[in-house]
Amino acid sequence: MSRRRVTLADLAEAAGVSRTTASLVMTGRGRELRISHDVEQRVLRAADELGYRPNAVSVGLRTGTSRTIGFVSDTVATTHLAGDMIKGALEAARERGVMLFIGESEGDPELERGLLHAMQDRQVDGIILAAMFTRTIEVPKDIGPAVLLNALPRPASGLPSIVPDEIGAGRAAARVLLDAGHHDGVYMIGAGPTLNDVPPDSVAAVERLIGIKETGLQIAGGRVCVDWQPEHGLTETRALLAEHRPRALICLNDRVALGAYQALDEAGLSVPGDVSVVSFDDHPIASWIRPKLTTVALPHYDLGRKAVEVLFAQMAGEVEPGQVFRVPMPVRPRESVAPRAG
Amino acid sequence: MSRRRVTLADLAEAAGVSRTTASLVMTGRGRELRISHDVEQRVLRAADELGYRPNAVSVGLRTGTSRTIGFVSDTVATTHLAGDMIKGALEAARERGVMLFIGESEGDPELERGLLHAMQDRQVDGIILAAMFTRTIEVPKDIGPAVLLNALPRPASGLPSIVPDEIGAGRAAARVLLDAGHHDGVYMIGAGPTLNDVPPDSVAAVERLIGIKETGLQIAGGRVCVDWQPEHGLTETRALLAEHRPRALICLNDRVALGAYQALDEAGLSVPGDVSVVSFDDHPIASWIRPKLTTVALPHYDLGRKAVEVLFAQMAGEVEPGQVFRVPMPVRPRESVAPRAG
DNA sequence: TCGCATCGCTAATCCGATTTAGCAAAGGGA
DNA sequence: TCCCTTTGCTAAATCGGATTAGCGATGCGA
Repeated sequence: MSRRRVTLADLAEAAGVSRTTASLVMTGRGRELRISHDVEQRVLRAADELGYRPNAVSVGLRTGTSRTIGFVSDTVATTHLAGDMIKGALEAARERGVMLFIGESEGDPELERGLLHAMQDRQVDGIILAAMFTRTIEVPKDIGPAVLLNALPRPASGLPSIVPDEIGAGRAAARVLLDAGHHDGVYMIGAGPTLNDVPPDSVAAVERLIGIKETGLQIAGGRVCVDWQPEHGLTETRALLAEHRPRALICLNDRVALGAYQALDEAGLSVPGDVSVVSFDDHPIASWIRPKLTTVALPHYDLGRKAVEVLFAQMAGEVEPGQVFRVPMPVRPRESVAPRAG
Repeated sequence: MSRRRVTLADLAEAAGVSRTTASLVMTGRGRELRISHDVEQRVLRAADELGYRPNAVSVGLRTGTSRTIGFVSDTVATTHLAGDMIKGALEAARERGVMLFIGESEGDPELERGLLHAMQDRQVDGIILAAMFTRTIEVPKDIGPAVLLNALPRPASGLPSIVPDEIGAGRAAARVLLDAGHHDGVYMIGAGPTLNDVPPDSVAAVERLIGIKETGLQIAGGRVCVDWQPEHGLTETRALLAEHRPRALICLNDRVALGAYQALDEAGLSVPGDVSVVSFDDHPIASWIRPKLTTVALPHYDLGRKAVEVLFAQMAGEVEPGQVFRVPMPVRPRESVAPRAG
């Protein structure tokens, strides 16, 4: 069925030259090493006719490079939140003729070590270490060229990081409300009102809060959720409504916002007529629920793409040790915010 | 910083044996080729001390195998629907000590060819060709060992396929309603009521309909959606409610069901009090919306896992040409179905 | 005509493993 | 004592390219 692959030796024979010459021509070093135009054309034509493609494994063995990078995550690879992250990385990689290995450590250091080894054994040119939600991670020793995606090194490791600009996102969310005239009656669901009221390890919660406070927006109160799931959004919003009558809600993500919608609906409050809602992430449901949710998007695609770009820049020595790249989080204005009445 | 990798030559020298002997011991063929127990232990100990790990690239060149498989999809890799598919494949691969390349063709045959070449150049042991939604695909020539995931070959190519058991799913959905006493007043949203009323190329729609009809459940009517998105579910359900008063709805997927929920809510109808709803996919939103949606799950994780298993079985010659593996779709009973009143 | 530089190409080595063929020493039988 | 096995290990070839060093032929100046 499928014949043996065409090797450099086959090509050389077909073109009537040595393997050296064939290799020189195919790697574009023909000119440099004085191969005549005539011979060069002969080799090129033969390569075309035979459909010659160099064996990447062999090239890898000889050159020590593999045009392959590894994408290792705790569990991001399979989370819908992050499909786009992989897509961004994939496209940036393809533009450079590079393939992507993926692996999931599931937060298990032992598994992570195994994955990194498996990748290093295959001579990957670099590694992207990704986290599902923005947090600090311990960087394994001897990892080689690598970047941290959606994560910061603990302790400082010299590796560059790519993270969403959560502080900017906090500012943007607050401004959406301020611009609509909401200067009071603003409550938070998921974290806040102070910097201490956050789920453990959540960089996003802290930085979003910082950004919000930077605008001077007064937060009337808030409810922490241990986990940012719809059910917690529902119960915490219920609890909030039992005591207060908010005019606007900042939800720490769209799933929490979905729960908040349900609680507001139960209470007979309409969005955005009675209560405006802004959120974070731009999860697909944000545009599925009614009214459509105004939210500050996590730039998954851009994060993935940036990770590959920084990885290559780093290998080219163009990145300062420990440099942190913050990717902007754009507002998606939709239907859940209305001007403050009265 | 990071010292040069330990090679077989280093190991051999440290153990005071030849490279041949070291290799023999490390590949477990020491006994077979009469290496003494004493020498074997010496090599093993040295390997442990030096932290020797064979260079996979070199092994690949010599043996022609790479312990790597490729996962090429049209766009599945980055769709939340399919994160679990990759996860299943990833875990099954890891159990076999195999790494996964991923790539997306975005439905572009040219891109697909490029990806397949890039993978073949890297000597992948096999390839999984995946589709985002179940459909028939044209199989590239000379693809080598491969399986089709969530897709059927067109024309017959001899490659094995792994697909969800959509017919069984249709039966299961219908039985859920029948068991609750719904023998009439059942309408469909997304496709139906006849086998001709389906979105183009949708294998899932046709097979789900077949399964439903097999149970003898009478379908009173249906509305086709060009695309199974919430907005279409909303508008088509609105249109249905303008003319009929359903007692139960079969939605062709959960996103459509979300739209149906919204339309029912608008019309002042409660789920499941007035109208029972069953659906397909078990998208995360199914358990986020209230009442929680009873749905027949797409077994993404199992599909991914099965693909790897079948790929290896095929390479071992244990699969018949063109064999189709149907993965069961389990019902997730939740809160959206109530017994038929009256 | 001789010597040297340039031109155009190739032989040989290397990357790091696996694998085949075979060698030297020890053991056993006649 | 001699020959034949068996034991225990290793030299060398191989995978498919990239790369270094260098060889023969030609051209040029003196």
